[in-house]
Amino acid sequence: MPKAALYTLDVVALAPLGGELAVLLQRGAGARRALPWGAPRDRERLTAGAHRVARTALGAPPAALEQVGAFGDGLRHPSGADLSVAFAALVTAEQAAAAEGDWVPTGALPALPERQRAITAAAVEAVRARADRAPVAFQLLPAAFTLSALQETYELLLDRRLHKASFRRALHAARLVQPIDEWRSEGRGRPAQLFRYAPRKRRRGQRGVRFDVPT
Amino acid sequence: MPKAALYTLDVVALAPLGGELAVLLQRGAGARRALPWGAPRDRERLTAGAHRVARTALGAPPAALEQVGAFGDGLRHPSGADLSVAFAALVTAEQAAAAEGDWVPTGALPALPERQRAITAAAVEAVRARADRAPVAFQLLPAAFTLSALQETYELLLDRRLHKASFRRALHAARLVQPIDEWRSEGRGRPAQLFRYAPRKRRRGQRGVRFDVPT
DNA sequence: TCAATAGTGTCTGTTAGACATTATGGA
DNA sequence: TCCATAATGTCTAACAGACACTATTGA
Repeated sequence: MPKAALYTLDVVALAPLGGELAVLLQRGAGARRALPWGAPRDRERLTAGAHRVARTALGAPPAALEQVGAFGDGLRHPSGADLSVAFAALVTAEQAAAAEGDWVPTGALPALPERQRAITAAAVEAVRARADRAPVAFQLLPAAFTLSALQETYELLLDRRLHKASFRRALHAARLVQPIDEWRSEGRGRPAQLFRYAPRKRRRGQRGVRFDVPT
Repeated sequence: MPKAALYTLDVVALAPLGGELAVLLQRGAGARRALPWGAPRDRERLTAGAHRVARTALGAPPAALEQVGAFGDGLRHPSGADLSVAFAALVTAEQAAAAEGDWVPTGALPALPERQRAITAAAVEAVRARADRAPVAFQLLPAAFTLSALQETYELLLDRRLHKASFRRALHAARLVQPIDEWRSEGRGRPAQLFRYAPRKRRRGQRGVRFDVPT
């Protein structure tokens, strides 16, 4: 008799699609949809297992993979295991097309197994919280991108509108991107220059404290 | 024969002591010191188990307990289990005295089991990262505190000096604290008014984007 | 009295956001 | 040509940090 799995590895794959963050869902048992998940293999390491599950679901390695945490607390999971370790996988819109399953906007999620609902919420929250301190936005974009696309990605992650001139000023000051000698025309209007992610100097001197405590 | 533990619950208890963040270490096997940890009980939930381990180590419930993540990846752990779920427990200096074990400054940690070293670093990092978006500082302080003590706590968490007048201005604007009708004299100098944590209105209108990406 | 800490008012340089303007392509 | 988008300069209000000053206690 095979040993029951100790825990599962659950992957919340996120991609910027249609101006929203979308999650990859697969068909689970019955008609119900579920996050991609799998059991760790014997002696397989945590991160390695998560990469494997993500790669299988996406058809290619994600641009980034970060652990969200362990989930259990009695919430139901399709596996029956009482522990799941959740990972957020970041995927570009281009890569998203290659995945098997449906990309569903985070704002319009269908019914999921209890634990996976909690996992999804936590993953989205974790990614959003890291947006301003890790290059999350760049991992949701192809190597070459316009500044408008970058700003839209930040707006999607931070869930608020940003001011164009201010955004570019701050971006310039942070020395995060470099222009490449290429332009892209999207329908009408002046073509936009393409940029690539190329962080240069550590930005010292964070000014002030921002108390941002939920009441 | 007892079933081997699936995973362990490891607790990184943090307290502000001597102007530094200190971690609670206990005597492990041999002379080696280790984080408090335990195995989950049968059918015990994740958070409940972590609370139990923390309470046992501290002699009282911590002011806050948050999950840091799951750790494994082949790093050694005293239990032999290949997975540990880590929690950060926040404790006031007063509560810290009641704990069994040594409080060691995070800057001067002794040799720990590999996995626990990774867990400790991640827990400290997680708590620091949340300092400006969750009331972490208040959970390291007693219910009534001086603004100087609050500022010192923030400085300890953010690991940088803050400007007194600016700190108080921002604190006032955030409406996080309320003065109570009590003063405390610490040695010489004018006695400081005591305050309590009493967040009132959601602080809307986060200005700007702060790109803070490690190069 | 001096020393030490609390608490606050004012000034100044920096920066975010508003607004306007130019640039450059497609329809 | 008109319209849409890119990109940037200028102005202003908000804010962080410096500094100075008063307040209030213990030594």
